[in-house]
Amino acid sequence: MGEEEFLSGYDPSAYPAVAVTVDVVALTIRDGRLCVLLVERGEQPFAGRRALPGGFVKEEGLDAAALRELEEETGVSLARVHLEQLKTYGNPGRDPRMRVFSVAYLAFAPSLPEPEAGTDASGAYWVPVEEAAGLAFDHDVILADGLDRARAKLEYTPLATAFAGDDFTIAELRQIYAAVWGEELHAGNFHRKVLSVPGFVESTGETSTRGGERGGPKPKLYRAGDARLLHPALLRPTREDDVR
Amino acid sequence: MGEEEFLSGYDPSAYPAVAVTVDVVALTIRDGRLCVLLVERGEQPFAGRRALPGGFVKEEGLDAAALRELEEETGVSLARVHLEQLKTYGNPGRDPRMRVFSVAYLAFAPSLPEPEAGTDASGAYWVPVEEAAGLAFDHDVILADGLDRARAKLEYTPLATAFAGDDFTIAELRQIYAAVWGEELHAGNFHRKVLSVPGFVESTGETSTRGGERGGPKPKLYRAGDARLLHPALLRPTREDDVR
DNA sequence: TCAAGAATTACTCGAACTGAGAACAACCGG
DNA sequence: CCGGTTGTTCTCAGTTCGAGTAATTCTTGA
Repeated sequence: MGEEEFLSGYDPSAYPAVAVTVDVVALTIRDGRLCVLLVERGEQPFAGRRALPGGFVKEEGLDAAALRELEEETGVSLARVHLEQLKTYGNPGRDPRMRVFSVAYLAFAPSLPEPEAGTDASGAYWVPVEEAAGLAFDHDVILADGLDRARAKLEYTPLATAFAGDDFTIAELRQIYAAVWGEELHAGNFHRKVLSVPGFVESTGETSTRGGERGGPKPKLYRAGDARLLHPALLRPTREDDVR
Repeated sequence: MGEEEFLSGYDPSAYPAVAVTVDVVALTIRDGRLCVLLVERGEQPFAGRRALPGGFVKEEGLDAAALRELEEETGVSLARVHLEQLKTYGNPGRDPRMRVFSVAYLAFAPSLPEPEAGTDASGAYWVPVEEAAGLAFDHDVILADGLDRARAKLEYTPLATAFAGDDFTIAELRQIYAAVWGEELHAGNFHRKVLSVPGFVESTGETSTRGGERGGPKPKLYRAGDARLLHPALLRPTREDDVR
């Protein structure tokens, strides 16, 4: 609260102008690699540098603004995209022109076609996250925070299914985890765990027509279940270092 | 990104005025109950209603603004307070006067004295969370989101130590968990788990002078360890319902 | 066409962890 | 002194976990 200051005769011009934008960390899996959607900036500052897609919040809610920006940049209607608020960045000086508060969003989508240049982006494309450094503004930090969040959420939510299509195999799901976490997983144990978590996936009863890519039997197909939290969670192999 | 719109001759008066505030969900434990800090609004709108403490973001970072507001409301210098960003709320119409984006923060503090009325609050006091309903603006939603976050974070972070003093007993820690989660915990199992998680607590070697409140031996004292994540986590008793 | 390699799926096994309960000693109040 | 409460440590059975093995099916390349 504390909007009392505005209450008794707030004069907009008495305060320095501020702006609110949304920036989106949009993630997908392409060719087994975790990729983020970037745009090329056409103007100063940071002209020619890559940045996260985003833009000004209009007369709409924050979620709606993020979804709109994402659709404008990708040129795709994103019916099944998962979108959640990440964090807000508002350090003075993060934009050299004026005080800009940026509400960052995190988006997960199944593999999408190479995006068209949208209305307000000179170009947009998917970049493997390891190659996404040197972004404009403080977008390196925002991307890092988004990756942290995404990796953590895979553990205790069925978020990985948002990266998959309507139907998927357990192996495809495992490859999503491997791509996001950057490490291989034990196939047998993964299989057992996924099927043992109630509501994570449910069988479609069908079998994939395409056999394994390089051999192996035709796997069974599953679709996302109705769970919103995974009990028990799928824990990453323990990493001693990020504990302290 | 997407601040391109402002780049080429941004005129502040061409856009409707927007404001950015911080609101703080400050939690503490008083007499074994989880309490939130509220202020009484003195002016319209929502005059006389209770609200979360907060205020306008000045020429400072968001974290600094939240800390400043909290200190102004409580009149206490909060050296050991834990403060983290919660979420940003920006629905049009959430403030009837103008477009206000509120960056909500979550704060955890050891039991504090009853706060003094601060500079911009007509009155501030701790209220048990079950009795904190009917707040101004959308603060009921913000409080609910903050409680969800706090309850979840107790599971996998050593956050509970932020509610305790410098030295504490295992039983005091257990009562913190019980107050936040709203359910009793098995004393023996809790004891075993806390001591088995590396870096959660470390022994001071000393023993509490005060014996148990209503009997029992003098418990040993501990202080917070250096872990930032709990491995393994302290899971709540499973609740079937919030899984789906 | 056939052998080699790879992938899905289902097991096994010991280690680790969990929840529930019991045991015991220390301490309070009356 | 005595009953009740609390901190702390154990026990025990059920569950989960990581790692490995094995059967089966399919692709690839000789």
